[in-house]
Amino acid sequence: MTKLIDVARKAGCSPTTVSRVINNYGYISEKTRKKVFQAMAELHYQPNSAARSLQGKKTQLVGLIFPTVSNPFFGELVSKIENQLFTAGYKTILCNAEEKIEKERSYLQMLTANKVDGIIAGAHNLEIAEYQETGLPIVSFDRKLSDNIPIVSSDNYLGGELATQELYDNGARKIYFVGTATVTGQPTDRRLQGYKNKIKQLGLEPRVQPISSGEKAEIKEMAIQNLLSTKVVDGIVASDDLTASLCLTVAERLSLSVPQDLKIIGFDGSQVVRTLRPDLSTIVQPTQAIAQLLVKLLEERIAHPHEPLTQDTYTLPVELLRRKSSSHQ
Amino acid sequence: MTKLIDVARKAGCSPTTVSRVINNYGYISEKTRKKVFQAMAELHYQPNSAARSLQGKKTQLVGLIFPTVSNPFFGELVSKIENQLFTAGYKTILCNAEEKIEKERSYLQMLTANKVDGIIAGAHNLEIAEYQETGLPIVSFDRKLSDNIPIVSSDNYLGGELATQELYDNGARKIYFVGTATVTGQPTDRRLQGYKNKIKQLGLEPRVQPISSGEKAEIKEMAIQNLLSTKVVDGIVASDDLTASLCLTVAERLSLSVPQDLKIIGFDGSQVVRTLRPDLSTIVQPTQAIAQLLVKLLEERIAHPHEPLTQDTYTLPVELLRRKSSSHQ
DNA sequence: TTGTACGCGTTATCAT
DNA sequence: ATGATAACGCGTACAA
Repeated sequence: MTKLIDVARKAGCSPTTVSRVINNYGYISEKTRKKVFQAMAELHYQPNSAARSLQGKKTQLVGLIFPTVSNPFFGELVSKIENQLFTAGYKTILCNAEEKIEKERSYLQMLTANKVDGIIAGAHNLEIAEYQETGLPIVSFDRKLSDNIPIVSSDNYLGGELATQELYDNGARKIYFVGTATVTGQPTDRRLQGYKNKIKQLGLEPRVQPISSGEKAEIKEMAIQNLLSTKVVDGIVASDDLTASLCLTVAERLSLSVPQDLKIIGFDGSQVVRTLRPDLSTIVQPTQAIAQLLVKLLEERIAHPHEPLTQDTYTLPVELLRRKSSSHQ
Repeated sequence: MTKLIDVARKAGCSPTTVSRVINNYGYISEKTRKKVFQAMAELHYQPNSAARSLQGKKTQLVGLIFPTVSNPFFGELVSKIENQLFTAGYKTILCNAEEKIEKERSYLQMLTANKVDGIIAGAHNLEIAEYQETGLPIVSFDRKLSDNIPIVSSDNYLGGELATQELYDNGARKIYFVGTATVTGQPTDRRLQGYKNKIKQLGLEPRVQPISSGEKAEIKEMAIQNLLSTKVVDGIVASDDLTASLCLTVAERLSLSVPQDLKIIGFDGSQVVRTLRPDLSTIVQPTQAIAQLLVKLLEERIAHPHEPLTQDTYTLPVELLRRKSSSHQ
């Protein structure tokens, strides 16, 4: 591998000068600058990033901790974050934390050891303290990590309200909330809170069918089938599109007509789901805006790691996508 | 950040000894080994990976170059590869190459500069030469990169045949191939070849409706709508599930009954698609097996970079998933 | 079994 | 405007 000193020799100057050219530092004559660039090009010189970061330079590496990119929403979000990071000159280290605490912890250590410049975290299991201990710039998606870590999330509360209102407006009265219903105080719970609040406003009774997100599709389907065959249900606010899709599938199996007998609305609105389930109404999260904001905030934290946060919560607007599954008839 | 010498001081020995303990190298007495581990634990010591790799050590970093994880198939595959890599002690650098040559090239340079231990490539645009120039261990998914780079792929040819046969067996005779139909000689083209061969065997006429994969869903839909409303079609072998799903959507819009009037089969069979389109028949790629094999082969290349390949093409079996969209009635 | 000393490729400091 | 030199943290011949 060609190195700094090779370039220096070729350009007829010292390594220091070459370094100066590369880093745009100090005074260099136009003439030598040209010569150095010339030499670098001819030798296909690539700076050794290990050596650079050993000098305290940034690594241009950012760690992404998310549940899994096999989920279409996270796939889309991660893909957009990666794009933003690339534009900003960063490479992305991907961690699918799954639900495994050990994996998440192990990754956090790796990321610390690898001297990433920062972390974008969207997973949901580790203790807050472990994130703080890293001392790294962190921004979080949909998750309270610590007081000095900014959170970006969609307006989940409003989303829950919108979804419920939509079903109500189209005639549903026995409206269930189906899906992840944790009680951790995390932003995602706010979908459920929005649902509950709206239900109350409407003078209806809240009905929640919790389904743990980690389960296999078959297990989830059974729980839904049980719900739909034993209770009177004419509306379902699902905690996410995948759950909503399972509801659609089960409804069809039970010969329940959607939207006549049962109206369903999901949450997330990724492009893939819109393509694969074009009839599904849903609350759309603005993945592009989320990605942009996460990266922008992280860049700020990296530039000024010790400044106090000007704002610690960023709530982005969601949008109701009306489709057949929630329509009047 | 605590370093080797801090551990050494705490353990009352030299840095060398600590290094030996860490790398399991040379002879160390059990007693000092204990003391060193003790000290490391107390200080929360994390080796500086920049310094290590500067000594020619491995970085335990692997680059993944794929089109985009927002595609459910690649999302699932990348997720599984990342898991395999993690188990093997590697971190994953993710590159969504999209269709952008410049991005792919830029990443390749970054990966080289960052001294990743190897690359798993599943993208489809760069020149072969650029991959060879890196001098890195590489394995490829579904793509011929170079003579000394092993290729892993599903049995796309058989998949194309199976799909066609399935439609035929259930009564279709005007069977179109719809979707990506490149002519690059890459393994993915073999789906089309399998289709063509089977069509010929069956004494039917091949009919291909090419749809470039980069287009937006709306554009693709229009092409499909045009096809279905101007031609007589009773069977569609789609190049992938997303395209198949668009066909289903358009068919419904045109009041064509599936599978009565039109039978459709897709390709890929990711879990997400199975959940969202449970009626869609498809050819399932064995993502878990692909991920395992890719990582295993890469590990071998990393361990023995200069050994000639014992085998350069690995074809994994696909499976036909029969669902309603291709059934007899 | 353990320690000393040098080098990995780059950048920062101090000269010139 | 440019160069010499020390340092970053770790691994490894070589010495003890």
